Amino acid sequence: MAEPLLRAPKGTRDLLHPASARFRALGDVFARVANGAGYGQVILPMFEHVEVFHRLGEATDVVTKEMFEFDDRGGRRLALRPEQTASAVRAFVENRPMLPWKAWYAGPNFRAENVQKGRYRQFDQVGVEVLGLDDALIDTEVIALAWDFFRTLGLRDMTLLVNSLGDAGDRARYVDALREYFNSRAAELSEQSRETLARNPLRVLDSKRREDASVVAEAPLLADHLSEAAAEHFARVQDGLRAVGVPFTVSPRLVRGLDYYVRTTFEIQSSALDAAQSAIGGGGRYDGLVEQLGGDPTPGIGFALGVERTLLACDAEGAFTLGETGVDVFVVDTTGGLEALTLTHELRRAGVAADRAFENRSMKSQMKAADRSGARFALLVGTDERDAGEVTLRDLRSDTGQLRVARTDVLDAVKKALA
RNA sequence: GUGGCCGUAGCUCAGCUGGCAGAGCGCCGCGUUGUGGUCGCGGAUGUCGCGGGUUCAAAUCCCGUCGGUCACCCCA
Repeated sequence: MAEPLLRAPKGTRDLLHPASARFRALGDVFARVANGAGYGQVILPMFEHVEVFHRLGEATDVVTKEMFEFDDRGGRRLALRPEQTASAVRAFVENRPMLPWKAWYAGPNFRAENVQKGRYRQFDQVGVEVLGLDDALIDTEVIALAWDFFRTLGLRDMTLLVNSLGDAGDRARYVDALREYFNSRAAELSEQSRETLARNPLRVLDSKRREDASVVAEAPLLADHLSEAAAEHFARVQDGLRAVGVPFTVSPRLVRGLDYYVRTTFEIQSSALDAAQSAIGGGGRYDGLVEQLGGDPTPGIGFALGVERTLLACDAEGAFTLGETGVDVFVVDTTGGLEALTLTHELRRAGVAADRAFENRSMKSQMKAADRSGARFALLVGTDERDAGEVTLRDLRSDTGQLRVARTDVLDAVKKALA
């Protein structure tokens, strides 16, 4: 094969039709679900001042090694967004919308990491953010929204994991307890986990390495360090989930990688996915983030769903398949092409999706093109029709045959046939 | 950054104990000098990723390199 001179950069890919249509359709479904729940879209810049993302936590991988950074000509340090929560919060602080602010977003994010199945350097997320509500039942709403969206797509093979990291004080106390525990058994941990321990003891809980399993399994539980208020909040979230019929599993070791999470965290995994990356969505509370970005103390919660992974999960379950996406009418013209030109344009101007063949090919060839186009009807113009001032309307999707109509009645006939 | 596997037609891949570059699908044409979808017949398409080496001879063996993919870490 002649190697292409240029190819899409590592971790990026082209989506051609019909994959692109499916991608867009997923976004449309999400927009409908979110709009229908009272969320309004926020469209955010794809790059920000790096400081915006440093608030995600100086120790997180996303910030320390996965950001695409660059300087603009004015010497400002910028970064392609690795996620959109930080941008959304920045926009909230900057624009001061009315509370509560319920926003949804969709679009690409960028992380400079190595690729594997379900992980790309440019990847799309859809998500929501709610600023200004402390009510545990908004946690439930947000989680249920993600769940119901996946259900709407047709996904069934999913697991919802929920946990509470406690409030900021609980979290700090728990991290101390964890550090002490892991340090006491550091000799049993893998080398990588010992390094992680130095940076962030919480994330040692995430280790999937076999040699860490027993140490992790016996680690102190977050649940034992929750304040009364945090425990009550978490219980109410769970009551809410039961009330709306969203099945869940409490996962005491679900910590997630962004440092800003407090209290409720959750993750939705697809068990249909045969990849290492089975989390198709996740989110949680980030009550301190608005303040860190310069705003008044404001509670916040949200989620982000990975579009590529979701589509992968849909593939695995045979869900969210798209039907025919063809035009309504395909015009076949063996008299030179002028008739096809005028007919397609008349149809298009009347709102009928129409296409045609070029280069004056044989009728057989044009009919094959008509069939491939997915059109319901073919409009044929040969010398007979032209001389008679007529066209032939042929149904391509059933064997009801074809009929001749006067050239001047084409629009009416087509609209009637499509109705 | 590290490791496993893979690079052959537009796509999916066979060929790999060295000996004429193949199949299926797709595409084009014909059967039907005005009719697609089924069927039959015919046809076009290759820097065998790239560079070097071994050999009478390399898609096949060796070295290097680039790319892809999966995995670790972490995340959607």
